Amino acid sequence: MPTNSDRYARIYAVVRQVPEGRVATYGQIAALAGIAGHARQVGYALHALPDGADIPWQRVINARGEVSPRASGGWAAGLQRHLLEEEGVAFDARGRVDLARCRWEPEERPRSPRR
DNA sequence: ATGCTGACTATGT
DNA sequence: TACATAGCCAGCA
Repeated sequence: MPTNSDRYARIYAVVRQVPEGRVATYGQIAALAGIAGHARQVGYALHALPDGADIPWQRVINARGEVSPRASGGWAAGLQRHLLEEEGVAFDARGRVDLARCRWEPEERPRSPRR
């Protein structure tokens, strides 16, 4: 049984798999981490991330395809968008990403022979 | 222990 | 498309 600490580890492990130039939603990360339906905990886990963590946290956005506004201090949101743009993720005039195009599509094949 | 908060999502209007 | 509600659950006072 996964403990609460393991959940964070799982979340981070999944986020680490998101390739450059791609984004994933909180719900997506949650599902892949084995805690489907607990998207909020994903956001919480990322919030607790220390500076310099080897995690591409900027690639995790909400289901609307937009960078989630922080409750306190918005500097991180601006940085997130900046980092994504440098990776090649395009934002439209409303500051949203085209999920249909930039969404990361993980290949779930835990043991299936590659192709 | 209880209650509130929050980097969310799905559904209804 | 945008706003309002409800459901969700870990962390913290």
